[in-house]
Amino acid sequence: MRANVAGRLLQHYVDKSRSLPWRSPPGSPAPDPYRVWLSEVMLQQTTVAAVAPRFERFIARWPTVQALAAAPDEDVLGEWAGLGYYARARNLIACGREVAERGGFPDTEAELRKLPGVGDYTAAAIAAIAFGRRAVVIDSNVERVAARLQGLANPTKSQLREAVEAITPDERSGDFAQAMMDLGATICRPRSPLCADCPLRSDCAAFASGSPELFPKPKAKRRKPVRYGIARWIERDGTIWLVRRPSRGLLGGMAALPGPDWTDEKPEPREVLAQVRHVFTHFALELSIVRSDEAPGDGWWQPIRSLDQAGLPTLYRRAVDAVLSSGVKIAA
DNA sequence: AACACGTGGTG
DNA sequence: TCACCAAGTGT
Repeated sequence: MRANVAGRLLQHYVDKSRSLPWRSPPGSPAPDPYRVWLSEVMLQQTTVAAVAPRFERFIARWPTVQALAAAPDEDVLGEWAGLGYYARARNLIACGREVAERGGFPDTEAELRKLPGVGDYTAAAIAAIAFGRRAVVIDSNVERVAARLQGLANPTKSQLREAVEAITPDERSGDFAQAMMDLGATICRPRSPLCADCPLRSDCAAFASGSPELFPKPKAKRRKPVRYGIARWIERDGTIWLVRRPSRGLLGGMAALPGPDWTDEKPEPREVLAQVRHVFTHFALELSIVRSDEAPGDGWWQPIRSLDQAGLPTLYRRAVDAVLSSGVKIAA
């Protein structure tokens, strides 16, 4: 019985609730839209464990969207450093200012969807969780759960949408969405699903097939090429020269060590202070850090002792760590 | 419709 | 070591 699926799922979620640490339990009054928006954006392609402490820092520093909107770009980007997918932080800044300007968050999915950095998933999640609207919330967990319930190995977006729509309740669709995502994260996992613990297994075609992990079929992966880069260590009086990367593209807007564009060809061997290998989404980078006294352009002298406050993304934080722990003499 | 876009945890 | 993958969005 389809009508029962949502009820059983919600009951399971209430009993074994694993909701986000900062979110009130299922059935509570609707949470602050600002907090829902901020955490949902942070959670895009990012684990709960990684988000939790960063979310708390953001909220402590900027308790309202008005406070966030008033913050300088570099403060927000610096607070985001290490979280990855930095376009999210750039969109967060733009979105926060737009929302503060208009006096608050819109309360419908269609209006939320127009905000920068708010796509189909996030708009539906905010509408359902923060505003109690019925919305069909679809993330990769929900897709997997739906594909398995229906036994679809190669589902289309519209098949998935229809499947989720059919079981989304009119009331508490926000709790329902969180229950679906929670189920996907803890029981209906991509690999080795724990069907024995699943409240929906009696309705599940994939379980009935005996090989639930084959639904949906995993996508083919592409090889990662290696690229090469040089970063300059320009040191003076216990400081090093940092720059801000161009505001678009990879690590856009983030603080960085200066250096030329990265290349596909391995550079000629030279004396390096340190080397780091860093894996991005679609390529791996081998970055060599070389000492330099080149006359700097735009940038600033960052005290070596306070490098951790520079808001460096992980690539450059690792590069700096590699130099500082290399034993090379640094006048810090 | 593909592809760009980060990072850390896990097996 | 390494592949997989995470409460996706923008172009």
